[in-house]
Amino acid sequence: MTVKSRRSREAPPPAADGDTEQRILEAAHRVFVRRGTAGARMQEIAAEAGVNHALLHYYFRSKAALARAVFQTVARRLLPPVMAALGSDAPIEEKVEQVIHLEIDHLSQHPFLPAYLIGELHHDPQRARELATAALQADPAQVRPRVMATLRRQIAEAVRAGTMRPITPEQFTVNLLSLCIFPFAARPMLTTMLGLDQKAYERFIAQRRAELPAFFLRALRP
Amino acid sequence: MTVKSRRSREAPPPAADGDTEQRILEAAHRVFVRRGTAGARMQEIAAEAGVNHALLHYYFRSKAALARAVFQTVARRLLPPVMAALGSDAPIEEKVEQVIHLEIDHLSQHPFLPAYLIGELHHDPQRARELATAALQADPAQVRPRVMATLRRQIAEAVRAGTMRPITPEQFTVNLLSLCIFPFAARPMLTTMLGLDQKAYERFIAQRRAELPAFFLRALRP
DNA sequence: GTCTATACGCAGATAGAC
DNA sequence: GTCTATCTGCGTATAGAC
Repeated sequence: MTVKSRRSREAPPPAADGDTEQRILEAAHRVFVRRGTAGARMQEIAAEAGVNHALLHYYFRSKAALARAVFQTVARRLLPPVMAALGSDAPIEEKVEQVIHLEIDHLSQHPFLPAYLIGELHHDPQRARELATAALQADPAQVRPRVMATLRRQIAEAVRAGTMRPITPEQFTVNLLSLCIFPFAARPMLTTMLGLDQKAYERFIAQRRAELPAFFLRALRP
Repeated sequence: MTVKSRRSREAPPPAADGDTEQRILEAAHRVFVRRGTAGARMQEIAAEAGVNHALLHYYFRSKAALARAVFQTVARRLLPPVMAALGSDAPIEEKVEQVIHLEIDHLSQHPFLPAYLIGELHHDPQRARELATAALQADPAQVRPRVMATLRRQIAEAVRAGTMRPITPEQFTVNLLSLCIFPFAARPMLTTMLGLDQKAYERFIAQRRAELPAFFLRALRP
């Protein structure tokens, strides 16, 4: 955290209705995700948090700092679990199902995070660096190589055993994440193109959760 | 087009260096795609077009109108070709390869469009309606059902022939588009997570273009 | 810590000369 | 058609009272 909360240096708050700083952060989360950093307004965040907008600057120095805090929170919640699941020592066939269910369940609860992340990363290259520190929070540049090495080894073993075609761990990972994340990131586009209403979209995702593991594993077969 | 250019009602332009309206539109395209509608500045567009920023309001009424024009252009360039390819009468195995190559080649030349589209659609629900009119420009609500019906029929035939597993045309389409588009939309995220520089990313995409058709077709096998 | 009031700059938009 | 000059409102940020 580059932006240190001032409250943490002071006496405990009047203990009204939940930590004010936390309320601001949660409201900021909702507004930034909804509008994007450029489209968000500090006033809207203040209103959503039920506090005066001057307080946003008291707890966080600026809009940019608040946006950074929100982005980091989102990145930290989204990436490490996937990296952990991808890098686990479970058999690769099981891992595929685990990752798919983990991702789809997680994104079903936070359906707007992928589009928010993609938009932020696209419009502000600086965010990529912040993403790296969030994703690799354990030890900065060792998580990723370890995960890739594990996948590479598991794939090589399966290939030797004749149960899988050769594929690089990078293509493997991107294929898996594409199939899980894109339907959420591009939801408005897909529902328009396919003519799905909300209920139909939810059924579509449920069906996907059930079918995707077998679909993906078939694609890996020799 | 809701916003009619004023130039079209007047005498031909002084014929300087390419139609001014066109120069503005192209500059706007670059800036809106780069910054997003909310983050874009009319001044930056004017500078990029090499014209006075008052001219933007002369040719297009407002920033919102200009943003709409750009979005429509992008949507029209991106969606109809895919829908056409998906709905063609080519055998479905060939069609898979055609769509993949069409998409990856197209997106290689316009790598930032998916992230732009996803961001716009996410932050402004109104865009979904404009997308519909762009995607289904031929005859408003008949393209999509025809495409889906064609796919459904072809899949059913292949299933009867024993060369394919059952899959809904919706899941089929989303799987295909996910694998093609997501690597471009989430490029900054993926390059960070996988540790790819620009050259490595380009090799990654080239490899993908070659391997994806077989990968996808294997997933469809019984 | 939280409020009110206000400063300040910026961006969208228009008026009007050329 | 294209420019300069200007208006206006909004959004971030701060000052200062409580």
